[in-house]
Amino acid sequence: MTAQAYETVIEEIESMIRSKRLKLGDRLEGERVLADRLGVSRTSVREAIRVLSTLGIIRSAPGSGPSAGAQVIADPEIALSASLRLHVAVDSLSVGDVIDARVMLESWAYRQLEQLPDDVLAPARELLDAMDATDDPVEFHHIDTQFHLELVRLAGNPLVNAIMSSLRASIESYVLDAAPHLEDWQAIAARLRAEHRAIVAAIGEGDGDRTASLAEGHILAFARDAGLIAQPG
Amino acid sequence: MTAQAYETVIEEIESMIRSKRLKLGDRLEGERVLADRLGVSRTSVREAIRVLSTLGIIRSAPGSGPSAGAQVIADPEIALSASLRLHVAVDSLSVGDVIDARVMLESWAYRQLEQLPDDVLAPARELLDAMDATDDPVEFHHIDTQFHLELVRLAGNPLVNAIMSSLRASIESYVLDAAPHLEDWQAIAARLRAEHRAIVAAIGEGDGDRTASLAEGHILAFARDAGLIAQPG
DNA sequence: AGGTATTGTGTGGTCCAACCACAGCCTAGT
DNA sequence: ACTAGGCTGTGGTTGGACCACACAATACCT
Repeated sequence: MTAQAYETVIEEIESMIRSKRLKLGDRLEGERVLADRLGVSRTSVREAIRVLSTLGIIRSAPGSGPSAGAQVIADPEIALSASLRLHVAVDSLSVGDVIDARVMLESWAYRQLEQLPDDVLAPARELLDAMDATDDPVEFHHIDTQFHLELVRLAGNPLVNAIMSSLRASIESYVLDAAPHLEDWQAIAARLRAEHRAIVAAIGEGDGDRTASLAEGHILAFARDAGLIAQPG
Repeated sequence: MTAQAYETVIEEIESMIRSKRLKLGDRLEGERVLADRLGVSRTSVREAIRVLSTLGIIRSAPGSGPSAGAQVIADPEIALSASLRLHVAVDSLSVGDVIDARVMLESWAYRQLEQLPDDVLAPARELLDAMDATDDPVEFHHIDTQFHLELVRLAGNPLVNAIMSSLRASIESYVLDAAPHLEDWQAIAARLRAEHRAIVAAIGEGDGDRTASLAEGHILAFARDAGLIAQPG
């Protein structure tokens, strides 16, 4: 079984990255040059670049000048989001699995926190105020997402951030579909706002365990309200 | 900004999946037919299929008969593994980040376990015996990987399984590179074997917290020995 | 009639040669 | 000195050709 042509191109590029001949921000050779050098067609080179592009490793743009060409980037979320979204769509992963994983990530993140400088919570508090200021469920949800991402970011693990972001993105459409069917949005929004403030307060007190516990209840309760997971019992 | 041709193909296929016109195991139309139907070139269709293939959604094979053609599959690991591996290579993610995430996953998985039927630990115990039977660090590591995956699998969350598997795969080359440089492999292997058995025993007792704690120490200690993360203090 | 080569057919895999759209650069003309 | 136009090289797209493959149907020989 000979490797497929586009695979040899990927291997070459990956090899250049591992050996540091290619670093973040560098530009690749042109597609035609690379094809010629590796003895494959431009089509195969393009397939390889397309793959690396969906993996968040390369970004390519037409035109000329500094912004053009294929460039090495580093966006781990691209592949994670796309993959999770599609696998939820084919029912290979369930929304419940994703929510459980999200609870795991957030609980972990909050337990990592300790003695933070006070001002690091300022962005989160601004998002709290923004959530107070809106009555639109969709806008509320978007700010809610930013809020949770902001808190997880405090743990400082970029991989966890990327996974967290991808998890939310993969089930966003399900959450938004469920929103209009909620019984009493005003009441639910009020509860979510209160829970958010309690979580921020717990972080401010440096109580990681309590924060994690609050977050778990907060996430699971809304998921039940939205019909995304079964009622307990 | 019009969507690129291959993106419209992906959207069409994703739409077919969401509307259940395409389910797991189904075969796609031929590339030529799909290209004609969507009014794009076969090249663009192929790029789309290649992307979905790296996302673990589609598998395609040449030839004829039941095994040929493009088929909807569900392998979440493909994209996760490839993406993580490359992002570690470009230093957009560090080995330490990956190890921390792995500790998070395993700790969570073990805390989920409760009152298991006794025989579910049989496969894990067999892997323990297999690890006893080898002196080769590389083979040991492979069985070690299977062992940890087997334990995490008991938690029953396929998404967590996929992430766990991908995390290990993404740093495997670093672990294997470090193996020959270990001071005293025999002593380390003996300690790993003992720790493994302690973990299995703790699971058998239904003590999730203790299992998680043992696993965390086990993982971090070896990572330090292998020079993958800094010494404490 | 049974088994065995052979051909046929449709699949994905690869390649080529052209052309398009784009964006910066450079030059000619004012 | 400035502006408008063309130049050049980038990725994006297309059509058509051919290959390797794997199965299915057929023809063939025994």
